[in-house]
Amino acid sequence: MMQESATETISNSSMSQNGMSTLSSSQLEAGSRDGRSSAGDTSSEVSTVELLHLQQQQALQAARQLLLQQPGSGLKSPKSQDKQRPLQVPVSVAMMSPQVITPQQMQQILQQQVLSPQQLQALLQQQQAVMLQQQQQQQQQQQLAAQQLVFQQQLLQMQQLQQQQHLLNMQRQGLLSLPGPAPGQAALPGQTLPQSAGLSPAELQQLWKDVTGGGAHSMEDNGIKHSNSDLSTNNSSSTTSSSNPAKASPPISHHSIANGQSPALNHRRERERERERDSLHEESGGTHPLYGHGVCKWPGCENICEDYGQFLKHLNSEHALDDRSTAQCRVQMQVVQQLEIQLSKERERLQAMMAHLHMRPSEPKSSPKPLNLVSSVTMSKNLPSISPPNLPQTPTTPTAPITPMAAMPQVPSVLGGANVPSMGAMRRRHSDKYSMPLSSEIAPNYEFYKNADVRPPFTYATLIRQAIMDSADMQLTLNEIYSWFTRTFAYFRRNAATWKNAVRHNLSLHKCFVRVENVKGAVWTVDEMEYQKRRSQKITGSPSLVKNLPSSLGYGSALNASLQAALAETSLCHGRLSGSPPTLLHSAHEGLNGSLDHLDTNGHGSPRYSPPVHMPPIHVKEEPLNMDDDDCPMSLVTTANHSPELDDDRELEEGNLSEDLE
DNA sequence: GTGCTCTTAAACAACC
DNA sequence: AGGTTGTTTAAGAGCA
Repeated sequence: MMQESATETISNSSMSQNGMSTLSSSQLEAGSRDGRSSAGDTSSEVSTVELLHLQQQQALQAARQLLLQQPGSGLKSPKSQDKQRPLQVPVSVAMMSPQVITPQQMQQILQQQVLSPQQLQALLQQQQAVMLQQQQQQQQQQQLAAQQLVFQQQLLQMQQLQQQQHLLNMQRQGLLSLPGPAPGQAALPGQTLPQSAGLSPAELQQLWKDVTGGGAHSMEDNGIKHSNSDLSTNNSSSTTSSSNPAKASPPISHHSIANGQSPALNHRRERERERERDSLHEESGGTHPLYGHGVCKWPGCENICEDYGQFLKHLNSEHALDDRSTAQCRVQMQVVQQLEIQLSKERERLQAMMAHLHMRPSEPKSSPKPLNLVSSVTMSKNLPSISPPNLPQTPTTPTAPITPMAAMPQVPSVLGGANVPSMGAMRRRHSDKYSMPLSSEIAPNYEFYKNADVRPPFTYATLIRQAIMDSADMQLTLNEIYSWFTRTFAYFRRNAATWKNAVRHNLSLHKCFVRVENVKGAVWTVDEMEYQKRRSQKITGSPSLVKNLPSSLGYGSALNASLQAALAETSLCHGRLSGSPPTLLHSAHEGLNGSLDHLDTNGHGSPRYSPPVHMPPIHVKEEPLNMDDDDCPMSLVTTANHSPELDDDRELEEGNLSEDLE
């Protein structure tokens, strides 16, 4: 009989500890790999074809629209532009995001550069195609798995880049009085994109080189410099006029793009910067974002400039405000835009992943994120993979039975291993080993432990002591201890026979727990001296810990590390933690104080821990007295409302609620 | 390999 | 009688 159970325990334990963890981690990796590869393959191929069709259709529509609105009228006159502009801007362009050059600006630029209507149409079609592409991409992305996001974004980025490149080429060709491409052709560049979904920096650079390539000469040769100068003047004047929001068409929004300022402005500011730099003996060119390591960092340029002055000359001569620079800025803008989109999406994905790993995706509540992931080690039989019959009623996971350890046994690297005080086998002696006060340890994770069916990384003794310490009068009946367990930890709402037996066993076993006859009956108290003695024995038994704990301040150092870990975790985690960094700090600080109190007073001081005041206010609801019944898990409402802060409340309002519970 | 700690399981007794 | 409380023993696992 015992043998059987023992072996079962072993097998389950090893299963949960090793097998599951390795399995899950490998699965995670494999899954991510698979997802990536499949995403890169399928999404790029499918979306490209669809996009091409869409782009062509939309481009045709835009062309018709334009032709209808202004049949064959030249756009060379700026005045007529202004009049026509609202009409010339189809929805497609108007849909462009604010980060993109406004249609008016675009048109003005292009028209000043003597673009033909066909070219303008092509340009608009390009823009429209880009927008549709974005929309299409976004829709697809929503449907695809999250792991495809990166590749789609990269694909989109590449497509846009190439479209811009194509657009530039068209522009250049248009300057060479070549007709604009047929609308259908506008989308063609995208066809070649899926091949290069990688978009490495080198590729980007190459793209830039392509964009900035041979067209420069032709442009200059075709007298674009005139328009440059015009644009420059316009631009500088528009700098002042840009303050006027009513002005519909500042020549271009270059001032706000990339590092982009108008050359005139650039020049002026750079001179100022140069003066500052000279005075500060700074390394030449160290501060200009476009100049570094003696090289012009204009995208695709890499012109070697020996000093800053040369760089300025180069900047003003080669990267003046011409159509090329404009287009480059536009491309850069879109690159940035896409990167921002991608960043936001990746961030969302990260948060979703974090949320999933912490609380499981089925967690509907926006309860504060847990800090710690706890993996059960020895609680073999209680592993939630064996879903108990009453589990669906547990408040933790209404939809999905809780399988935290099975699903995600160890995710330390994801969340920053430093913060994980409770991983795997660490669970057992964590709190004792590091003398981390339980309150400060649990406090940030109250919601987590309360709702997640995760075994807390504390020994029974530690938990019992904490339960007693949390009580108003530092003493609890056995039933009250039970209640504290079930109240504080979702994990202990199941398999009551097992852990209750363990609680009783620990109460009897450890000398630090003293049974006191009371009017109410027998209550349990903590002999803090014994507790510390026992703990110090354990600490002295560990050389590393002794080394780290030369004095009672060692507790502080240990706590400090833990605090740092917690803070690091907080910074790693989303901002939805119950304890924001300050509160977490506060909590840990309190824990530190509490720990030191313990040491200084040797248990005779005020061993009660400070309540975690940082917890979100949760209304306490009365709990059934027999809540510790095996078949009576806490109801969802009860548990959701019933927070461990009850103990805090008890401190604030002495015993007004605790007695209701027990 | 050993000792320690912790967990789990179980038997048993006393009490309500 | 049945459940709770409390004690004790035993065995396995993890860790140093």
